Amino acid sequence: MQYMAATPEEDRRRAILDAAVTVVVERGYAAARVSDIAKRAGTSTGTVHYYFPTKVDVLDAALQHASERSHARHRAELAALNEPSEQLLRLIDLQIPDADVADEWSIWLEFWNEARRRDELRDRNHEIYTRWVGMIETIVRKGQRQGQFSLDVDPADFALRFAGLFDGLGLQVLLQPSLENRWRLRAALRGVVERELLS
Amino acid sequence: MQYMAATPEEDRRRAILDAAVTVVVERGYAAARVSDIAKRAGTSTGTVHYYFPTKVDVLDAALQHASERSHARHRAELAALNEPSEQLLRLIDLQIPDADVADEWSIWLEFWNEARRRDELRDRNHEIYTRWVGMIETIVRKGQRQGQFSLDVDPADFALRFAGLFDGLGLQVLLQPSLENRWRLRAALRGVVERELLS
DNA sequence: CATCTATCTGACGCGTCAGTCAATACATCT
DNA sequence: AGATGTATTGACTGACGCGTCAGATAGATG
Repeated sequence: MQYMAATPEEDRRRAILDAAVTVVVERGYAAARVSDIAKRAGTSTGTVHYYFPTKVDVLDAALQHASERSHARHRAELAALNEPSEQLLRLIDLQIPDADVADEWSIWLEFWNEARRRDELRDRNHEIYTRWVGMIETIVRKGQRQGQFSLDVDPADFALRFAGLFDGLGLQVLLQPSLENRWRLRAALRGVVERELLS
Repeated sequence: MQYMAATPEEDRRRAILDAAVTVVVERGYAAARVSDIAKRAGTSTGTVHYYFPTKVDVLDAALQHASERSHARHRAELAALNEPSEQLLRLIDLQIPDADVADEWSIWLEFWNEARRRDELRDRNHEIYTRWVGMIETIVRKGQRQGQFSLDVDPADFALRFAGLFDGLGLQVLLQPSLENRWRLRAALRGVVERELLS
């Protein structure tokens, strides 16, 4: 079923990238094998190399693929809400590591780890992070214009701290995904919103 | 020079672990080679295997080694200060990713990434994180007892958020270690302390 | 039908690396 | 001196995995 086949070529590409994402989540970026990816995509190693010259090309494209998917999801979800405060609170629930979202966090972690040693990935990470922080900042600005949020906070500063807190605590939730930890993450983020924006 | 040799055996062990930490920082946990470690330690692969049965044993011991070193440094630095507020502010400057400390952050990142797939490391991480958060919590408690910190905040809650914010922003500073980013990290952490504790 | 092109396959070559082991050196005890 | 135990070495082996390539399949074109 899945997608209704754009071109067969595009489909194969996407299937390989989806498979690569899964493999990275399961085995990790460094331990991912081309044969694992091929098997998951229901094809052969030769085909993987037909679409991507080297393993690094597949994996980097997969990271990119995952980050686009994640961002698209955020945009779609936020577009369905009007109130900035609702958007911010929704963003929290949308990104708490749990089931599918935990896989996404795993990808981020692999990404960061790999980026530490590779300039291009560091640049990619910077773009993605800036976009993520910018999304939060935009919501805060809108809330302030609408008089819903306090004018005492600097939107850029708040967004940075909000994102940082999310990453730091989210990381620990990823590693210890207990109900209590997820609840604490949620409470901490909602607390910041209430204390600083909904004064 | 370095250490004045406890036993020669202990020295070799330590040399191998120090070398392993360096290699993990440079090449990453997954790409670390036994021969790299041996070369860095000025010995042979045979000797590395003489002290540690497998590569995983060396690497795990190295992570442990690095975390103990880090904790010891924190304790030593804090013991030299009396005021809880000074201790907290010192902790910030002590742990901003920069030079040696950036290496330490790299180790954490590798640790987290590896821990995602291995129970024992996840448990180790939990212990280390709990100890780190506990250290902050203790400082806050002391500050409250001495009437220096506000009584409005829950120490455990504050400590968790402080640590989370530190990790999340620190991670981005590790990847983009500009002066400005370091300054923002510092400002964000000091801001939280001032706003919530030194009301 | 013959030819051309795009897609796909899996066996193989070649490099890499963890862990083994026989040989060696050195110290300590008898 | 000989014997015993500890530390060290680096060549070697066996496994593994990326990327290549010769060949298969099938659809399109003339």
